[in-house]
Amino acid sequence: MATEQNKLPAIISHCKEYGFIFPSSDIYDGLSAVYDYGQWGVELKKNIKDTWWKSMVYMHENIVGLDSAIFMHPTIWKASGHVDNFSDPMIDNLDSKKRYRVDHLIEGFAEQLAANSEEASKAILVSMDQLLSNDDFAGLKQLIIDHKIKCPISGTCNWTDVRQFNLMFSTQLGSVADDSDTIYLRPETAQGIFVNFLNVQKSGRMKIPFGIAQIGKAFRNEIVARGFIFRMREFEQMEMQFFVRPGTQKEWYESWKTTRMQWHLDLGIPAEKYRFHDHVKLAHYADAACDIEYDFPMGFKEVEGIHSRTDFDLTQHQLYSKKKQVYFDNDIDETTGKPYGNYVPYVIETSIGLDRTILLVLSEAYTEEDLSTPEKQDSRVVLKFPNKLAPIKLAILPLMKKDGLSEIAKELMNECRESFFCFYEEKDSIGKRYRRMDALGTPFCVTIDHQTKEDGTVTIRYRDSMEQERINMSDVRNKVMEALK
RNA sequence: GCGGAAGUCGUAUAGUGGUAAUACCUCAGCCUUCCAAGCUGAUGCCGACAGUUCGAUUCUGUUCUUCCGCUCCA
Repeated sequence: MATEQNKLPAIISHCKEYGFIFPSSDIYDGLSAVYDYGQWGVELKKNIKDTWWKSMVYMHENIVGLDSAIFMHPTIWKASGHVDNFSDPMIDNLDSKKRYRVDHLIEGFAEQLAANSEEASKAILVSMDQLLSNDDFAGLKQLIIDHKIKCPISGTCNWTDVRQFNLMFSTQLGSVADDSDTIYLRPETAQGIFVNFLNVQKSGRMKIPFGIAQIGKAFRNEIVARGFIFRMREFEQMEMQFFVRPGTQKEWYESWKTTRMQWHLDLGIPAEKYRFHDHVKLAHYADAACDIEYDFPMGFKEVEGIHSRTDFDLTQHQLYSKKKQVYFDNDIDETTGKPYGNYVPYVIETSIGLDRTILLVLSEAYTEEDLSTPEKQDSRVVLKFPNKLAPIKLAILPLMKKDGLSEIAKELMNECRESFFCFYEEKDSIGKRYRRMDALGTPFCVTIDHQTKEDGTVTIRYRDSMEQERINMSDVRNKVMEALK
């Protein structure tokens, strides 16, 4: 039996054995923190995407979709701050083995110093900023040594050299390798939305407030990528950027917090498995930010971020592209009696990690049940997915592979396969086939037996309760369809 | 990246200086038929590369990968 401690390894094994998730490049010993989705994993992933897309795009008249390219103009990442802010110089203390961001370390020291001397404190920060903007790593180390800045843990000044870790993957566009051809694989999908803001707004005749939703891959060269599919170097995001009138961002931020949490709860996951975590230290672009955290097998971790990004991104792109990123608001401002006029919209971002959501759903669904009776030991592993997320919706099982039962089963198969994903199986005992479907999380199994030939009824068996009932074969399709709503 | 632990069929585990075992899974067949573990048979593993050795899966080194911590994030 898997305990909370070894639940994650149990899930990882189960995912591999039953075709959900394989390590990437498995026959070559894998590739660190990269995974492939197998035949059932890809269905699960698709179903989660569909659920999100439907809730965002289909259910909101003022939200539309987008699929922007992974390659983008390199200046976009200068404008967004990724070139400067996501390439932080780091330093390690050799005694405590702790790693620090150089700016955090020096800022912390300056803060302490400020208690005695405001001036000395400011002086350090000024020289730090200068060194940082010149990428002078040797100078930064010298600054740390000159001021005898110690590691808070070990209390020593035994430092490594300052090194840089760039979170963005770079590659070359075009056949001639040249600095000017260096482009990045996007570290977030958001910028693709921002640079298409006016395209979508104008061509879609969108009126503020409105949103643009996008699902796509993003890439981050994490220093430490760990935790199965929780933190991968290549991952998929489901993002929605919601453009609002300046001054209304607070209420929209709150509103999207509620809406997004409700989406999670609508998956049937209990509220106590979730919590909000408000950011105290805000990113350079935000005026409010929080995470939705889920209680993973390894503890509460972030699944989704909701950020009030202000007008930072559009203003930056306006600056770097020299193209106005403004919206003309015809609505009447009651205080002036005139239209609101031109402004750069504020943005509320909801950004959920698709792979993390998959791990969330798997963690919630994975169940080991002890079915032992005094006569017999018995257990099963069952994935209790919400019906709409299950890779296979219906298994169609002839009780025996003779007496024409297979033919009837295939008729039913053909009737249902257009409406939802079905799985046909005639091998092994019926009990074994039920259990195999439990392991894949199939919510419904239908068995065709001799009685079917007489009165057209079949047995439908429910995954979670293991209960069975007799229904008309002609009702099967509708019954499953009903359960998928 | 640093520290600690570990890599044996698809999964989970044995074991040995003379190239390997068990269970489940999978496959072929038999039997049975509404909840896995009945019978017969089959496929499939010592992460990789070096070194020591007559001989290495076992000892040593390197490397790769994974797990547990530290930092960043979706």
